[in-house]
Amino acid sequence: MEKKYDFTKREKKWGRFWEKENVYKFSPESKKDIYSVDTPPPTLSGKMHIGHAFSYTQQDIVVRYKRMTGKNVFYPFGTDDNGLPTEKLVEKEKKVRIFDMERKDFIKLCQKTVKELRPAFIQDWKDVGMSCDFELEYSTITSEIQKLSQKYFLELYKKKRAYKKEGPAVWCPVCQTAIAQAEMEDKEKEGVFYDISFKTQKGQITIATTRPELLASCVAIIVHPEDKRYKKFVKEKATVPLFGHEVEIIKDKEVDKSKGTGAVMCCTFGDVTDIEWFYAHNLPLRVCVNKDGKLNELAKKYKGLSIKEAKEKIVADLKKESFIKKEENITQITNVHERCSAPIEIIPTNQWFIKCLDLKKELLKMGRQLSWTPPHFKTRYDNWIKGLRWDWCISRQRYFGIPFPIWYCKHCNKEVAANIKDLPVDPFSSKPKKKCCGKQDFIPDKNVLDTWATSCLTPQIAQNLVKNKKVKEKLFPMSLRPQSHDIINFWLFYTVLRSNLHFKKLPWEEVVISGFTLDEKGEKMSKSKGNVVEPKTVIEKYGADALRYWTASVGFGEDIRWSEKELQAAKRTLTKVWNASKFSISHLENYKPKKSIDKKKLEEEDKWFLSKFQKTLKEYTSHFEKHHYQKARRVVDSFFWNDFCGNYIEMVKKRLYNEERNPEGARFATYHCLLGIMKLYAPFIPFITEEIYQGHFNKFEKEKSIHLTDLPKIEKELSFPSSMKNIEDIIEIFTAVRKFKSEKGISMGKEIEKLTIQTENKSIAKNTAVIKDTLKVKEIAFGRGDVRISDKLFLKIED
RNA sequence: GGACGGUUAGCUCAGUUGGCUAGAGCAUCUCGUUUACACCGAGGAGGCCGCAGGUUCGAGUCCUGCACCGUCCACCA
Repeated sequence: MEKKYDFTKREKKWGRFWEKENVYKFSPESKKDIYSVDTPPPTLSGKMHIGHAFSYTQQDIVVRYKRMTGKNVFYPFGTDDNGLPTEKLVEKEKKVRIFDMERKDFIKLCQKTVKELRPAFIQDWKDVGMSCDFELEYSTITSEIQKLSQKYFLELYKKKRAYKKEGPAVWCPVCQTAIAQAEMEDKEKEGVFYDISFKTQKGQITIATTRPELLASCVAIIVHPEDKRYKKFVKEKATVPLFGHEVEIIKDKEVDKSKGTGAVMCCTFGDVTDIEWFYAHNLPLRVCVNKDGKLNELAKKYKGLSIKEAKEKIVADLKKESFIKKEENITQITNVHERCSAPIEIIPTNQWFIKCLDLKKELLKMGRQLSWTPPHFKTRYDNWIKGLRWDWCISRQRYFGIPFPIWYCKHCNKEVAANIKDLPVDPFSSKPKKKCCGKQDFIPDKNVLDTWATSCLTPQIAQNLVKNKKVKEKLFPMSLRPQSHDIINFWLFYTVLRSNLHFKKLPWEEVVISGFTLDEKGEKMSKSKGNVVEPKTVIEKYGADALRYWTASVGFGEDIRWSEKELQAAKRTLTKVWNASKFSISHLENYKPKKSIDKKKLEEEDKWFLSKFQKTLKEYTSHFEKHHYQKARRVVDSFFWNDFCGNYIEMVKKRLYNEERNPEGARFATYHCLLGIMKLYAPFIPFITEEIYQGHFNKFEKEKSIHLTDLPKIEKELSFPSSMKNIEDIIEIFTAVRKFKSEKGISMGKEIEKLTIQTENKSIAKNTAVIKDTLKVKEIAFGRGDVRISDKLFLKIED
């Protein structure tokens, strides 16, 4: 074994080895229990983010553990590369703008870009040591998946679960598409709160608004029913300044009397409450904002202006005519689109929805049946469902996505759906087989499906990667869904919803939720803040194993803080693993491992060490079974560093060098436990453990990779409780003597003339050899000690 | 406004069903190098366990209230 471990070279080597040897390949013919993982398909972007490295490593650790407990692991890998996020990526990468291009050209460019970027992007996942079967691979824009997604859409369409409706929808004027409730985000903005007076028969009424540009859309003024100031105005008509149309003054208890002037104008549509009032009071529709965010003819002379320009002009004109009574600068919170940060508008459009509000009870029940790690994230799921107000809007007015397999008859406007056997279908380039109104004149549905409407089908997509029917059936429901908490409201919720609608089943047995990566200051890492650390840089500097080791220091659901120091510590552990293995193996070269050993050949320290390993194994397993991998890692750390390196090696060194006192027993315990430690570490640091396994152990073990071996089994015959106690008492003596040396400034290597031990534990007298070896003591005696170590132990040390 | 999580050594965090004289790693200080490892070893110093009450023989751990930090949801006229 080389003196220094060159992680860059070795990690590349083993990465290639795993791929070439198909180490992580799913075997449909295997008789083992299947453990199936609904791997999150990352949204295709230039490169992997550190948050990805963090959360994917955590799930990979769990999966690797499962593999080593004898499960037949089904762990596919896909990328999500259609829809808005991909369009945004292409616009940025290729420096184009979607609305400047023809639909088909833009789609072509998207396809080309995806093809270019995808391999390098996936490589990042391989480099971090993911143990997916990369041959079980999918991309959410392929025709196969289009077919699958369209098929499930049609299923809902036929059940009338998917429906098209004209109505106010949340709209992003920059992306020019409808978006779903979950895609909105809060953002603080500076704004101005204007008091604007309206004329009525009974005098002036003053409303407060931050959006004077929507005056043209004003359809009512609303006051609180118990507001004395405005009682006399109720049911009166008010004239809208600048635009002159009349609106009614009505009452509604949703109005906050203390806000602004206590009177509010209702526009179609300024915000979400306007929608409620619009329906509740049966108000007329007056839409003055177009889909591109510009005002229309209803805005009269302001037509064609953007919202921002219109606001300036309208405010100026209102001031000129003294309609503005007061203005106040405020910081307000506005809803913006999470993908582009543009303030959203509410515009009535024709959109496709999936009806889900009637399923709240069932969905809550499914949440209860699912096993959550950590458990408290279930509450977030519950809260989201309880707070749902709209059906899921699944249509987007974009180009690069999965089209709706729907046409409309040019003559009667009737919807015509594609046949399932003809899928996938692009309604732009094909036509329905049947006729309508005696002709085949159709126009395509121009919408594409929301990306989530496809990505929430990952269990079905994954299942479809396997051809064997029997095996396929075993893959659903899946065992595990790993994901981060920020998309509980999207991906997790939608997957449960679809699974309910199509199969009436939970999609998985359990879900594990990972947290975020924070920078040194504890702030969330994000591209916009510019505080991101790139996994590639970390891997180059410290190696993937170190990165993984670090990510395993916190558990599921917990955020992790970036710290260079922690990475250095991780690397130190890896060096220690390397050095300890190298040393141990150098003494095992001529040793042929045995399954069992004659107990007479075991010294007390061997028995202690083997017992301690049994204990470690037990704790490790129990932590992992609860998905507490971070605790499992700590258990191994402690066993490896303290018991193995700190004590055991020191105790048996002399035996190994000089072939005395049952060297056979020391070799047995060393081989057994070192291989054991490597296995226990393997899920965390797969590269270096593989290197060490291949450097020695594979000569005797039958599996071609450590990752295909089973974890050691608990063996009662290797547990010796009395030896545990005896060596622990002896270690107490070690500590005391080391302290004595340290205080006197004596080097640890210097010999001690005589050590007198006063103890109640009579077994220690039988094990003086190990004390002599470890502490370099010439003579050991039993009698009165003059230094009190504890109630039961006194020592006399003569140097 | 509602919900969830957090608050323990200078920093990052462990602390199972109440038994703690509160631990680990990093940082710091002292001492020690040549048959694994200075990317090392040994040892020391360092804590009103967020605050205030309560239950108990006994509270870091259980209960109540509060404060601060983080996250999600709602409000956002």
